[in-house]
Amino acid sequence: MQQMGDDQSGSETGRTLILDELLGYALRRAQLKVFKDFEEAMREYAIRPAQFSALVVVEEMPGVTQSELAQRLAIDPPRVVNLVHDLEKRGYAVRVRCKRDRRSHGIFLTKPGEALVTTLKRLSVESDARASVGLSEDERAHLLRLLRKIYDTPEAP
Amino acid sequence: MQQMGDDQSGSETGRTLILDELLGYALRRAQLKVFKDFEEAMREYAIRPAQFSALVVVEEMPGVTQSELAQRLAIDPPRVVNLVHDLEKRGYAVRVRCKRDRRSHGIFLTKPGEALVTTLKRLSVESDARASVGLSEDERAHLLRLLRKIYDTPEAP
DNA sequence: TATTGTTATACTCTATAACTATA
DNA sequence: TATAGTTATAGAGTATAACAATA
Repeated sequence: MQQMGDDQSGSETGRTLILDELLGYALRRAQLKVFKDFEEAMREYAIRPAQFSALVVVEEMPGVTQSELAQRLAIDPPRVVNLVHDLEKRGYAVRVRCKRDRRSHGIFLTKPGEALVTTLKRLSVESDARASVGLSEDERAHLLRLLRKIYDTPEAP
Repeated sequence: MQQMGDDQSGSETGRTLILDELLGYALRRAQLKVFKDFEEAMREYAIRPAQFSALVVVEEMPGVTQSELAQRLAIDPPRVVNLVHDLEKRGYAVRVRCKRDRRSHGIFLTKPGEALVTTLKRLSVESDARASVGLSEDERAHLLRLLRKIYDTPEAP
């Protein structure tokens, strides 16, 4: 290994000069690692990250419409259709036509859906703890705060 | 908007109780935002994030083999094939068979490849600065350090 | 005319297995 | 037999346009 690289490369540290100074690259690497554990934890319930976040939002906002859900999760409406359709097909959620505006569908969890999301939230917290085992409690809180600053800052147009 | 949600939801803050306490969710949101600007900046050169990182590594490690590149970027070997093949097809890189081990191919940048990566590195730094405009220099450095701690920590098996 | 949800589509990313050529 | 690279393939994620029902 490293036969061709050793004699010509300037780096033996496992770091490149620029990649590890870029937030985008560091964010991607960190996210890949955290998601890997998360997906592993959810595998038993066949729940993908996007489905998990949808379940959690519906639990906290019963009757949320699909367009609201799309906005809240920062995903496109067509994705929400499939997402919710699958949850409904599996008996975890139902769509109820809104009486006031019959174009809208409010989403509610079923009893099994409530039970599932309770379990999944516990698993997600455990997975998150594993992923951040190298961080102190202060560091973890600080990281969260900085990440929110990134994605809450409106982009300059 | 919010017709069905308003009267039943417990959250009016734009935050859910648990999602914003999860590193995985915050990482995904932040990464989406940073990548959006990055991809926009690279669009003119038709370079995807993975190709950019490959170019940078090859520049810093001339003659790196494809398997080394896969390991360095934490991606699977089959992805590297397409990645490098495309760069070679467009004249930015060449694959040279290694004399010592004729199974290996060392990757080198061409002159146009060197010129391209110089431009792209500048663009990437500018994009990163835009994405972290809400952060001070100290915060940005701290965030990078915390992210590296996440993805450098070996996973507990 | 505008909006909600939907369908269809296509393109990328990602992962896996299986093949080849070299060792 | 083991490894580097490759091929093929399939699944998931993502984005867009266009349509139906409703407002």
